[in-house]
Amino acid sequence: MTRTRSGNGGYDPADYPPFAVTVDLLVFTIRDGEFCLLLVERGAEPYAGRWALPGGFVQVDESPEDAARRELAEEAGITEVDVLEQLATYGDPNRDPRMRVVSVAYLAFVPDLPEPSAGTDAAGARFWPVAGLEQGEPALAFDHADIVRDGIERARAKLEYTPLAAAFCGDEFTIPGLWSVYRAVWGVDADALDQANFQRKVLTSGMVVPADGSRQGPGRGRPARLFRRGEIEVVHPPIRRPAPP
Amino acid sequence: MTRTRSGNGGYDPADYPPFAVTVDLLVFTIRDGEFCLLLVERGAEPYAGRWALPGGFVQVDESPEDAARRELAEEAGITEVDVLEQLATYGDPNRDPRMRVVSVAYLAFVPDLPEPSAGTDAAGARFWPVAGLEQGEPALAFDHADIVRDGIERARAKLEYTPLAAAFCGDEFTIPGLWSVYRAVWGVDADALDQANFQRKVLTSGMVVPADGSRQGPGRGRPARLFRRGEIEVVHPPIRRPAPP
DNA sequence: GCAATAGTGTCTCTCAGACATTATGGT
DNA sequence: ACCATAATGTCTGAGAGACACTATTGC
Repeated sequence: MTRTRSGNGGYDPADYPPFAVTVDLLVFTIRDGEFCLLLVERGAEPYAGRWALPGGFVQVDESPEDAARRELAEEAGITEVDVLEQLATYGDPNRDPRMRVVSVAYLAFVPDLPEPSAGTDAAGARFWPVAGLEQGEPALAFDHADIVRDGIERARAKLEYTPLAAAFCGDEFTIPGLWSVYRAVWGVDADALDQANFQRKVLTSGMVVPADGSRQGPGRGRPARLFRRGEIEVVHPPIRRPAPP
Repeated sequence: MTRTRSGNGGYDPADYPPFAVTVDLLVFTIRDGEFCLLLVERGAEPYAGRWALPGGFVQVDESPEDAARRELAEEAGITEVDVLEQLATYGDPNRDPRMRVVSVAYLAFVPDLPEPSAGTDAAGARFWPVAGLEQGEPALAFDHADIVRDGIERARAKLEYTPLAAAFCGDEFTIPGLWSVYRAVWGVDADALDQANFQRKVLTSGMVVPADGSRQGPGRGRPARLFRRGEIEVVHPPIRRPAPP
């Protein structure tokens, strides 16, 4: 029988084979009304030329979450992030052909950025539409397609019962703007998510608070009022997600 | 700037400091109407004599989930488990005073067992009521109190929108039995969770299907009908959890 | 019969969904 | 004026919560 930590308290070197521990980042944003994910192009084997999640090794003196924040800054130039949440850990023995790697995946949600990855050390970095990723475009390295699938589902689910959508907007935003975030993330059109009911739901849930009477600059129709994030952490009852057609 | 995997594809040894990777198990059950968690007593330093989550090292040739199943068998004698779900990963640099350990926590839900840990190699293993653990009784080793807190909340939340409760019952069960599971996990009394409404909700949700007309053996009152788990994976709309008083 | 537990009926209130209507800007 | 978009109002049906009631067992 294998010796275990709890069983004998011993630390036989054979018991703790060394692993590399990495973090993988799922940086989501909304660009031009599309739900997008940041990917980097791999330069070296294996999977050279394939797209992959940004990420890197956890250092000895930092927690996985600290490593995620560091990589977010290094690889995407993102130093401020509202939401950074652990997704799950992926540790299949063969997920990296070279060595034994266990990777902790994190979700980050950022507003639309002017430059996709200004000041990063990952030259070939860009946002890809989630709709395409769900169709396998582009193909991803390692087991990143699995991680991405899980991350997309988590993001969609959290939109139902948390004020997460506001993280995709700036500091101030309109309710129609928030509405378009929901439609983009869930991949539904305006018919499936009624604008009037959405407005009422958002206003009564405490998810938003008015931002000092101001309104959004000129568009083609009536200017929308501006709001900020409310204090609530859960939306209760949740905003129901329409079934995808 | 730190070299990263994605940035250059290089594998400088300085980039991947070796970590030990372990799994921690949160094995929940219902005993005598109480929501309980399996703990083992530590025999060695650090934290000798303290109670801790069962767990152990991930071996080179197995995934963390495989390791969780193996430890479940070795430390608790549990070879069949309906639900084994990853909770989260804990990797603070100082969570273990001896070495750098990253631990993946798993949740398991088992029916009440005749022997708490028959045929295990962890002699001092027993189930502890969750109600006490929430009051800090007993004190736990490492950061296990944090892990336990997260696990309890996850279990309570999953009861709302999944058929998880059935995993605490045997193959066949009664609706009043399921009702008592909900009350035990949520820590609410019969007043807070109406039995009549619960019955209706469970029957109409598809969570259970009748088990061939049979009824439970003689109790003090009217015998209850027996049911099995339904096919559904999500309960929709969810069973609402009463606010704890 | 009575106690105890299982199960049904019914009412009300909240809320999501559908959709009509009004408000306010640009051109 | 007209169009486009924002916001409100109104009706309806599903369903949760409260609670009265009936059913089936053991004693």
